[in-house]
Amino acid sequence: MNEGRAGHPGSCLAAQVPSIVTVMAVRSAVDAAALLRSAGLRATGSRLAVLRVLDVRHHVTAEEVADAVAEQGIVLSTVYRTLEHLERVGVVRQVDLTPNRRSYHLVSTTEHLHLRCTECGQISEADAVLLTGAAAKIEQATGFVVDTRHPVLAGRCRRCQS
Amino acid sequence: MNEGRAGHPGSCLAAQVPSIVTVMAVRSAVDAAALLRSAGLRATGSRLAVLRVLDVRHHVTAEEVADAVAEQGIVLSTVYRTLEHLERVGVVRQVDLTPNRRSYHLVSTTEHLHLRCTECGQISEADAVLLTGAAAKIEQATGFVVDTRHPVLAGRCRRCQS
DNA sequence: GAATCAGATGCGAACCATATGCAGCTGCAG
DNA sequence: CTGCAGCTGCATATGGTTCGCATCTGATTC
Repeated sequence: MNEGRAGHPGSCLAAQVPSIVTVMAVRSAVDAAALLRSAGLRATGSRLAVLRVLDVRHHVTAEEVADAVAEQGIVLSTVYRTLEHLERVGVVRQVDLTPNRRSYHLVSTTEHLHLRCTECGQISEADAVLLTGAAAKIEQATGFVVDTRHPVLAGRCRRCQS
Repeated sequence: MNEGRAGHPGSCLAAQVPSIVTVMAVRSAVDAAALLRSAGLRATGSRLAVLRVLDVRHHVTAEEVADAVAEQGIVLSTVYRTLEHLERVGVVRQVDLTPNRRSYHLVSTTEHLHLRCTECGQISEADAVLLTGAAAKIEQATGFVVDTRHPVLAGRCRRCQS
């Protein structure tokens, strides 16, 4: 559950330096509030807190978000509902990093592959362009358009090859 | 949950014509029993029944297996334990086709990609070689060895492009 | 073929992640 | 400032998966 990464591109809400992000960027608390309102959602404290957590960490489970915002009196079920709302309006996306536990991330973070090691469970990341060639081949062969924004591939990390 | 596929390669336990499968093939009830014993497991009726279901269908959830073997008095928790055992000895593998519900398949079935449409939920399949190029690139770039045997990619199927 | 016992099974209940009903609270439009 | 649709906390339900335990059974031994 520790991704061993120090500072990733796309983080901005908590960072001082705003990063280049796509549409629907979450640049600051003010922008986050505006983003929520423009999506037809109220800019409540809970939602801003959840967005801040999502912005600081690449991918988190609902429980991890809840832990991070617990001191503000925000409860797990609210986190679930908030994530659900954010997902519906296209701000947040689910990733199935581990079986039986969903993770969430901002769609505005830079696209990248998630590489899940089936040995140690560690999630590492890689540039999404590594998959674009295969995605093109798959589309040509089957008509299926692979979502290359945040895919998850299983395998073995460098450390776990025995 | 209907894959709209009529007869897939690798099916053999229930089919009359044995197919070309990899090591650990499940060719017949006799072979299945031998396979189980060689893996240090008892060849019980439940296990043979579960193996037969896995052999006939490409990928199934525990509940689907349980439904299929219910008439033989085999119960859901036994199915779970059986799948767990089969997975431990390397006969069966999990795939996360849908969030919150695991699917299982025989490792001996021919390798293929699972393409999950996020729109309609349908799982289609494609040749695994479509991913080998990308897997090589990923390994070169990161040292991570992608398991290309039964990966799952999300996206949109041909029908759901709007 | 009968005895033996570790391993397998059925049954029920526990468990964990997620969803939901409801009453009270709050952002924000007017 | 006020009203109220939309949020939230709390408690409880749900759905998939796991576990404890008593019983049963496959396969080994005699």
